[in-house]
Amino acid sequence: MGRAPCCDKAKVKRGPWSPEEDTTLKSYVQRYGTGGNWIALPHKAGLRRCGKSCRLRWLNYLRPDIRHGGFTEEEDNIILTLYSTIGSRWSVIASHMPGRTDNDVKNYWNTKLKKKLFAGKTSLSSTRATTTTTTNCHISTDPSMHFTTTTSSAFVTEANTIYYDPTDMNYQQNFVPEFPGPDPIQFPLPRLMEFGENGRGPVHSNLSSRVSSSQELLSVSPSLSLENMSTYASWSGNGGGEDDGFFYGIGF
DNA sequence: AAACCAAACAACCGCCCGCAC
DNA sequence: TGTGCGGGCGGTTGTTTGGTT
Repeated sequence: MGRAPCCDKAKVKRGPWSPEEDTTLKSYVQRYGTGGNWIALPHKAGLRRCGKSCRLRWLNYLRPDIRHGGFTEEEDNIILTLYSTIGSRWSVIASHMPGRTDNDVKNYWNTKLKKKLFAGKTSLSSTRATTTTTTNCHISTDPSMHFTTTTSSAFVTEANTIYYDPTDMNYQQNFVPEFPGPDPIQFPLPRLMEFGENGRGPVHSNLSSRVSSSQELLSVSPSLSLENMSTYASWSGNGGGEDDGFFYGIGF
């Protein structure tokens, strides 16, 4: 079935935004706000653009507090840490970095950070998706398992199982996992899809800039540092192994 | 100087979800 | 309760830019 498109593609302008359009949109939003209706906004503002396009342009480029480029090492670490815990939820990751947009973070990851991560890799494990293997320690986002301690949302049970709230930055600050052993940290990519039969499946090397993150199987080490992330672990599972939440196994 | 290639960035596509009716 | 609409999001593609040959 599918749903009707949000706008008539034949009647709206597409492609790069002109400075005039930027000015129009920016001045309109700053003067009148979005009115909670992006679909109607371009018409009111006198723009021949799709409402979604206007929203994207404003959020990713025209907002006054936007920062572009120049990611700091601290931001690198934030991205890496969050990516390793919650996956490609760019909006969540971006929300932890003022002035950054999900699109920016996503692009930065796809073009730079990912390569940085893989640079110097010695044992990139890039295989077809497999189910998660048993480990001694689990990190779960399953809300039913959620606990909060006084210092962090992460905790360790008697069975060496860590549960945490991925949205809790205290976790990020207070729980700095250091795993002495070589056992892999494993976390399935959310909504990881089956692939490989269409000729566009994962390859073992030569990650091109167009390799989809959803197709890629990543190896990272438990220590979550940039240098060490590249050593162990892999995306695994099909996104539905444990439940809809993510399932992270960290070996002690 | 031109051609080619890869990286970086901007923008679009389509799906999902929440909400109003 | 069902349906449609709009917002939000992640994935993908198109375009531009810079470097190399």
